[in-house]
Amino acid sequence: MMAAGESQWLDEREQRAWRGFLDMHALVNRSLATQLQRDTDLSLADYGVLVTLSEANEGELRSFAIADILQWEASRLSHQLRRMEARGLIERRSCPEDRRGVNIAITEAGRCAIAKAAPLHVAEVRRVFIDRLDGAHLDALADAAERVRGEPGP
Amino acid sequence: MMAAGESQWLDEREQRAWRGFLDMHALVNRSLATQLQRDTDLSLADYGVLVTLSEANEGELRSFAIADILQWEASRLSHQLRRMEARGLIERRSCPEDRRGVNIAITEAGRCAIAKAAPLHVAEVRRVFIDRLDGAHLDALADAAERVRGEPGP
DNA sequence: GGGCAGTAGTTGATACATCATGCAAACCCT
DNA sequence: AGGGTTTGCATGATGTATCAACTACTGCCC
Repeated sequence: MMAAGESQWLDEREQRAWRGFLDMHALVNRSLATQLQRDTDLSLADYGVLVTLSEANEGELRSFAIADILQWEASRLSHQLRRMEARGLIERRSCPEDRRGVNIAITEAGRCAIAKAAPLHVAEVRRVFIDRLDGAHLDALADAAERVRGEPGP
Repeated sequence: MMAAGESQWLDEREQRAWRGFLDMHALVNRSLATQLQRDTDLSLADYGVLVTLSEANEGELRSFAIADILQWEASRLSHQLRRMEARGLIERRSCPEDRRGVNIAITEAGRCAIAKAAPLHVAEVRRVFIDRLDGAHLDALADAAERVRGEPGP
């Protein structure tokens, strides 16, 4: 037995929203990953890093700056960069201002890969997500995201 | 240059919805995983399998049935079940009806773990997601999910 | 300028996800 | 009944994510 107003599980409406949200993300994410892997040779993680770098000045950023933008942990980024460097997509350069740091630079191969991948990726985002929703959905989603991201709970 | 109506990238509104959706999921997912790991000894994957099993008749299901419900690949499930069996959360039983198959049964330890985890998990779902949204958001999300999950594009 | 807390980044261990492949039982077809 | 196909699941390799521990340098305070 429980007091009115609190509830142990989710009601019908909440359940639909919650499960729907999870399923939607799983499906969309899977579609995007599959498309990238099929049409290019990048993972979603690779894609995120390359986009971030290619939008930066000179295609070069400090490691922690990438982590901030992508909201990744330093460790995750470091592992990812190691693999990407091994594939020639980025390179590490020494950082004169702070000798602990590294500058991460996109390579020519990296620019080429992202230039080829971006339009296909965006098209897939439209196909599986944007094009299936109307303006009201988009705004509701953006608004919901803002609230969820808002100040942490008490 | 591009024709009217098509666009190479996302406009402001689309961008907000899309980035918001991704960020929201990343944040929520992270919160839930952290909470589970802190308060119990289960991952989200463990949790999903155990909930599925505990809702089944006799706490026992064929492997492919679990994969269907969770929308997982057979291989992913097999690996997951191996780890869970090693920890005593589930057990594999031979399947009389089809000797290729296995029945997956939740163990006493598994029932205990999920009974302890579920209320905490649901509370966290409320805290980081449900409670931050109003009814209109929930319905919009459920509706959006339904559309996205709808018949695959042409 | 010596000590030391904090910061930038790396590494190794472990868990998780995906792919390609393998194998045995079941099914189907004639 | 025999031979090919499909199904149910397992395995190994690789890529990815997280945590804890580590190194190296910075900045600060005295």
